[in-house]
This record gives sequence, C-alpha cells and structure tokens, in this order.
Amino acid sequence: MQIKQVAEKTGLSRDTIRFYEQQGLIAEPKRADNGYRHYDESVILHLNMINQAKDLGFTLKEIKQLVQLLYSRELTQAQMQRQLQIKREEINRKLSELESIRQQIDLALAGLCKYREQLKA
Amino acid sequence: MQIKQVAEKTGLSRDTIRFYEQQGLIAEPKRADNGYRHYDESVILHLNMINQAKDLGFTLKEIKQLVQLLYSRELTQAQMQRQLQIKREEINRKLSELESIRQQIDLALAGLCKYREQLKA
DNA sequence: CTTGACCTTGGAGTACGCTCCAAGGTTTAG
DNA sequence: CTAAACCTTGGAGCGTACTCCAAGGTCAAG
Repeated sequence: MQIKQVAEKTGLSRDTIRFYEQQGLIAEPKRADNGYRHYDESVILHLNMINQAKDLGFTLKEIKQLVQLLYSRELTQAQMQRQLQIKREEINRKLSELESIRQQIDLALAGLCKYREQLKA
Repeated sequence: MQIKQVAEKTGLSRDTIRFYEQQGLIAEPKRADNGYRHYDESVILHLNMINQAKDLGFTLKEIKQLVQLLYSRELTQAQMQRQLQIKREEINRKLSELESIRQQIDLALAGLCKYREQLKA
C-alpha cells in the first residue's frame, strides 16, 4: 500500500503520516526500489489508535510512549507493566472528568426541561 | 480575591487567566479603584472546568462554546438544548474511545501476566 | 520614603502539531 | 513522447495556546 491509500483509509494527510514517522510514532515502512514507502495493513490500526489518543488530549510525546508500550518489545516486562498501570490510571481519571462534564450537561438539559414545564403550567 | 490567589487555587498562571479572559472563556471580573481585577469564588469552578475540558482535548474555541451553554443565558432554549445534545454525544464518543484504549492496555497487561505464568511453568 | 510584592497593558517569543511548497524523480495511460 | 498522478526530501510558514518581558502603577510594612 502506498502512502496515498493509507491517507485515505485513516483520514490523515500524507504530510501528517510522514511527520508521525519522523516523530517515531509509527515504524519506518519498507521502501520499494524507487524509494516509495510501502505499508502493510497494520499501520492503519496504529494510526487509528494514534488518532483516537490525539482526540482525547494526549500529546504526540505521550502517544509515542503508549505506542511503544502497546506494540513494542523494547522494555522489560516489569517496566512495561508499571507504565501500563500508570497510563491506565490516567485514562480512568479522564473517564471521570468526562463523566463529570457530561453530568453538568445533563443538569443543564434537565434545567431546560424544567423551565419548559413551568412555561406550560 | 486578586489574580494571584486565583492562580494559586487553580494551578494556572496569571498570564493564562488574563489570556482566558481576553479569549472570552471567563467573564471580565470587577475592577478595584486602582484597576486591579477582583474575582469571586465562582471563577475557580469555571477555571477548573476549563482545565478539565482542556485536558480532554477540547480546544479553547470549543470550551468557550461549552461554557456559554452551561453558564450563560445568551441563547434561546431550543438552540441551547440542541447544542447541549451535540456536546453530550461528543462526550459519549470520547468515553467510548477512552474505553477502547483502556481495553488495549488491559489486553497488554493480561498478555504480560500470561507470559509470566508461562515463565513460572 | 523606600523596599518588596503585588498589579496593569501591550507586544514579542515559544512549543507543538501540523501544512504547504519547491524541486525533482517514477509510473501509467494515450 | 507527454501528461497526469503518484512519489521523494528539506525547509518555511501557520494556528493554537500559552509564556515572558518591559515599563509603569499601587500598596503595606518598617
């Protein structure tokens, strides 16, 4: 798969994909004889996960760490486990924060409904 | 309360607080005769919520909208309800994404445990 | 009446995460 | 052979969200 296909499948621009490679977020792909990058399917999954994490407010630096934890074998088991636990707690904290904001929205919506009831009555 | 206190209570810098005021994320505070900003307690809550939303990957532009929806009476009821529903769905989507990443972490952790079991056996 | 710790504004500078461009090479279709 | 549609690299430029600084004002303590 050439970079154009990857861009289409992930919704990222070609520039962004090359930028992520340069930043170490994805592995360097194989090159054809002409120098063109040649990707296999797994990069789609990696990029989708990077996309999600980015949308959730993780920096590229943090995402790089997470990707290394999830997809590499560069660290010792103990290091990995410790880091994964830390990331897991971070995610749980974000889950709580999201739920707190959703609750505020729900309260606002409930307030609106109540107001409408009063208008009717 | 002067800006220094607010900075200490929220963990934001004074510059950031003035920046948020300039960007319309928080209301302009009263001024003392000498021109100093004078805040009441409610600003702490607003800034904390801004902080959370920022950590969750919302842009300042999006946060401004959300703050207006939650704390102002500038829009019609119908507009507000529609926008709040949209934000609510966005938050539900982020919740799913976070849970998906947590699951990937859990799988990685489970993989590690399994690996350890194999080492023991 | 000076010192230190506050405060003000406006504007410049910075880090991050892209995004675009120039200049050139390759491949496929006609 | 040419045109269109890909690809390469390196570097400049841009929007967001701060962050810092200069130059000056205020105020309470000693």
